[in-house]
Amino acid sequence: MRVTNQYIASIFAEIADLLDIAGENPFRVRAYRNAARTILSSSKNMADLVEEGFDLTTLRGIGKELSQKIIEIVQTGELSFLKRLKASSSPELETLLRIPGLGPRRVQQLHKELHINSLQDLKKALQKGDVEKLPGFGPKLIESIAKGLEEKTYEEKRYRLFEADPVAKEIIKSLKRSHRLLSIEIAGSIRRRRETVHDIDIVASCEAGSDMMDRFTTLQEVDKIIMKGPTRSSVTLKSGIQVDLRVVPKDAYGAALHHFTGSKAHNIALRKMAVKRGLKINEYGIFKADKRIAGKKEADIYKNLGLDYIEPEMRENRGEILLAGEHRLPRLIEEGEIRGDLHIHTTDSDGAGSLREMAMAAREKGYEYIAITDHTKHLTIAHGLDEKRVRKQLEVIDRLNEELEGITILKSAEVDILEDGRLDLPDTLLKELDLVVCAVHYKLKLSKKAQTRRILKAMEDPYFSILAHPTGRLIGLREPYEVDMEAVIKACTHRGCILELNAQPDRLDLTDIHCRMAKEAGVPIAISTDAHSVRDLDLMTYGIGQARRGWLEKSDVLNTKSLKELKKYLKKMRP
DNA sequence: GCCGTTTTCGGCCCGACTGTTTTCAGTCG
Repeated sequence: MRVTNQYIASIFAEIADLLDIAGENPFRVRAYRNAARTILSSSKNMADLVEEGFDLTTLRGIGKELSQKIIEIVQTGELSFLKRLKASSSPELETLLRIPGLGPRRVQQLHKELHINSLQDLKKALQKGDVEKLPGFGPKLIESIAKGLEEKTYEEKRYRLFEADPVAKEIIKSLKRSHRLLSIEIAGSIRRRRETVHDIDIVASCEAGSDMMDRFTTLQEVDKIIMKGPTRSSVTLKSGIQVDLRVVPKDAYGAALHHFTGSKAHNIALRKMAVKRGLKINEYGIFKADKRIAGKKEADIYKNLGLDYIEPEMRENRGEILLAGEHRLPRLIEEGEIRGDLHIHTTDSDGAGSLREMAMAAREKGYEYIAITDHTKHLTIAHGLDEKRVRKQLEVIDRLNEELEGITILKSAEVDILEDGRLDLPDTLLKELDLVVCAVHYKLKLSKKAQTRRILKAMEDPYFSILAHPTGRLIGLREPYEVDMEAVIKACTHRGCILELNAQPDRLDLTDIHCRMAKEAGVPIAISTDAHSVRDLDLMTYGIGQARRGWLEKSDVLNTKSLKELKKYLKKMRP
């Protein structure tokens, strides 16, 4: 069993928590957290690197000690250091860290003074009134802890981008009515277009005497105020999501926007870089010996460090800073560069719009082409098409193509990949399609080996063009099915297949890291909405966000090609 | 525990807000 990067990172994160509670050197703790982050955001698999004998100490934040530990985890599946650590402390203490108001110092205090080892212990101690006897635990803090326990805030909730994004936009709309407002923008992970976010960050600048903070904390959707200050406030909404608002003077707006866009790892890396050059960055600007040299515009932060401007989606400290210094940043794809949509359903299977309606809507969006990809017969629940119905649909498409100006309908289907790796339609029919989109829709729980073999087998079909939603996940609802993505990408390069980035915001597979892996391997990506209605065509924006997070450029994406180029490309794929 | 174009030792990003305090530690982002 090969260990994943996530697994290794989770071990290091756990060690960091335990050392933190034990009162260890905070920088040692930080070293484990940094390493966990590095591993999690690496596009390379640690297990592979170990096998290849790669020198892990060349990775940022990983030295001799942690390199050894990674090797041990890869080779044995566990880490003796963590075992020892767990044996000498109480592993459940980590959970206490997630209660608001409790950090390592206070958890340590609870443990030492009251022998509290778990949430249960804490609950009992609270009821008995033991906790309030501890120095530093006043009534407000006790209340916060009790509430945290009751509301289970220790189970961190993340919201999917498409849930948080519209809420954020609504709040901005309300706050724009504030007096003396100069600028306001969404920052944080929404601006970086992360697939899930844990809060909404907003940055604004106002002239003196603005009523914005009061307006913010009294918004109708606000459930409770976590804190309120002149420049910074936090609230939770009735829906449970937390919103932070930061208000700064206009000369600091760019710096504040940058600071609150993050990511934390990106900001830390930049600040370290600044320190080396005798500069200092904070949310008010970039400073040389206490003198502000910039801060009004976000781009000035980068400029003063000798860096090119880095798009928010790239700010994860995954190598973008280095490239910005060498003026080699990719020029990220933009929504306007998309020329068509290659995954669209109609009323013939489980879509809500007719063929004609979908085509007209796509033309309205300025597209040159769409591919109609209704389900095939195995997917009975979606009224999948058998050969006869596919042939009938092809005739309709021919007629529509003759009739409609300004849009071309490509013939396709979302063909089921059967359990044994065969496709759900015969080659004699697939041959007549312009492209063939293939996907796994059942038997999602096969072993990684079997699932990978199934997909690779399907790719051997000479008419296989695009692998749709390559991991089958539904964010927060269904885990991705197990598949060896590296093997799939490798197979794509050999067989000339394309991977789909599914723009449905609850799917968004590929992940950002998968996108980078594909890009590095030279595998083209199709960004497709998998539209089941006319409105779904607008989901493209989420796919673009994910693609940009994966560093994709126009040239990496299949459906930025003109119809002519696309047809030529598809023809070349065929035997 | 990591890291180095001043360094192999001695640093390690930075500031707001809260609560419990008489000047600040802890938490959070």
